[in-house]
Amino acid sequence: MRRSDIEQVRSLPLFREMTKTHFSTLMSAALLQKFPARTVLIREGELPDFLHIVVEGTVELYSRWEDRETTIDIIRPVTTFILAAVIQDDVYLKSARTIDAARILMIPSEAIRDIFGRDAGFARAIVSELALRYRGIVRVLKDRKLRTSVERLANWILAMDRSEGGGGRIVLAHDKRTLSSRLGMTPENLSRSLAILGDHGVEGTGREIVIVDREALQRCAKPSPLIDG
Amino acid sequence: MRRSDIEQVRSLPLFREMTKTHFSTLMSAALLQKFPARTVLIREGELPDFLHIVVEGTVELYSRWEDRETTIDIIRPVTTFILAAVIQDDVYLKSARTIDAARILMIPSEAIRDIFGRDAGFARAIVSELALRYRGIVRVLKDRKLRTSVERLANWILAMDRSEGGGGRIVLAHDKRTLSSRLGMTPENLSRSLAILGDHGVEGTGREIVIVDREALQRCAKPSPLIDG
DNA sequence: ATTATGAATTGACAATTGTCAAAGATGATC
DNA sequence: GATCATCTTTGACAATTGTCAATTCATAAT
Repeated sequence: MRRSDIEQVRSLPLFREMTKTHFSTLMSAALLQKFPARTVLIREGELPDFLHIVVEGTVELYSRWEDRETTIDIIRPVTTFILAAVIQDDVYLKSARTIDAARILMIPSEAIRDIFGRDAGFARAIVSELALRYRGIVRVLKDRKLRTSVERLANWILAMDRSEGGGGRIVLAHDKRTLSSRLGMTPENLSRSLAILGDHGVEGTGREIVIVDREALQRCAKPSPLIDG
Repeated sequence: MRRSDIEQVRSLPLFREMTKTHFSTLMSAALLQKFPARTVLIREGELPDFLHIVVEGTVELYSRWEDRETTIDIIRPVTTFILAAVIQDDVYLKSARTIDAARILMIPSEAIRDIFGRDAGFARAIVSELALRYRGIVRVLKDRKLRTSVERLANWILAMDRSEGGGGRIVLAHDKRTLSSRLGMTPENLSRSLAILGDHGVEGTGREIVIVDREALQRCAKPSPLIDG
């Protein structure tokens, strides 16, 4: 594991507040693994062995029911995932798979739960993280229940642009199919929604989406800090 | 405040593990208030002053965007709500209002955050609670993204019945309108969905729903522990 | 450059869900 | 028990979203 990776993990809110010693304990118990694209890392319904952290690459969290499948989230470095299952020591509610080749840091659940009991800073950080995640999902649920698919896409573009620095140009890190599933629509309808946004200041070619008229897009998206952060 | 109320609050997972002293401190800082039906307790976007606990009555958590409104959750005694906002000391993402007359215990956010830093048992309990809530909302999101409205209703009936003891008879504690919003559909479609479930072992009159053929309903609902708990 | 593979788009259509208006049922009040 | 207000149901219709099939496009391998 590279020193810079360790530093990045250490700088995560989740690990920033804990003692050096405890952090080292976690890191020495951890495994860093490379996985090829499209590899299933976690299967919903199984019990958690590790807390996972995407160090490099992209990971999709998804779920199935009967013959349907939906993307819950798409995770980029450096981020932890499935913390709640580890804390609760209960089955995963989501599956996870790599989208492209990825390096994943895996910290044994037991070690997490152990240090959690002994490091107050870490405990606080876990609380913050869980609260933040909880609120994140509330936002997603509101987005889904209160907006049409075109509105969801419009707001996603604005949010994505903002998180990329607001340059007005987004490059997808993955399939449009995956994006459509994350946004809760079919690939066909994503296509059509993008076409509709052509009348509202959005241009797209391939994996690139450009905001050519932000005002117009905002009029259409009507973003809200209580949904879009 | 009645002694039995205090005992009920104390017996909540959130407060069970803390020291007697800290619990007393919280309780003496707390207010117990009665509210009439349809009273707004919390407005999304405002900063949290109190952790709320429904001691009696029913509370609806809901959210608005533009001219639309949706029910996020319906809360019965004895349950806390909006914990995540209190912990994060950040704006509410949901509003709350009473459905019928309710007694609400309100503990100052500051007191919660203070004791959280000094009582390890309480801190652990908060983590558990947050993780549990997080997972709860993941389930709701999966339900919404993976199922049609009839399927959501069918599974809601099964889940509700189970939480009421499995007697096969449910009495709604509120409007059908509120239920429809919680399930993510219009009142009209709830009516039609219930009518459809007539062919799948469900009978309803007024606020009463009876499962007359559980097998049939289960065939239609296809409940999953990873969504319905 | 050519082909082959999978992704994305488009069109036609179907299913689901929402809207509006009216009628019917329910429950509280006098 | 009659009346009023509200909730629920029903029907007709519209909008949204999904499905299937065909075509186009992009990309990577030969």
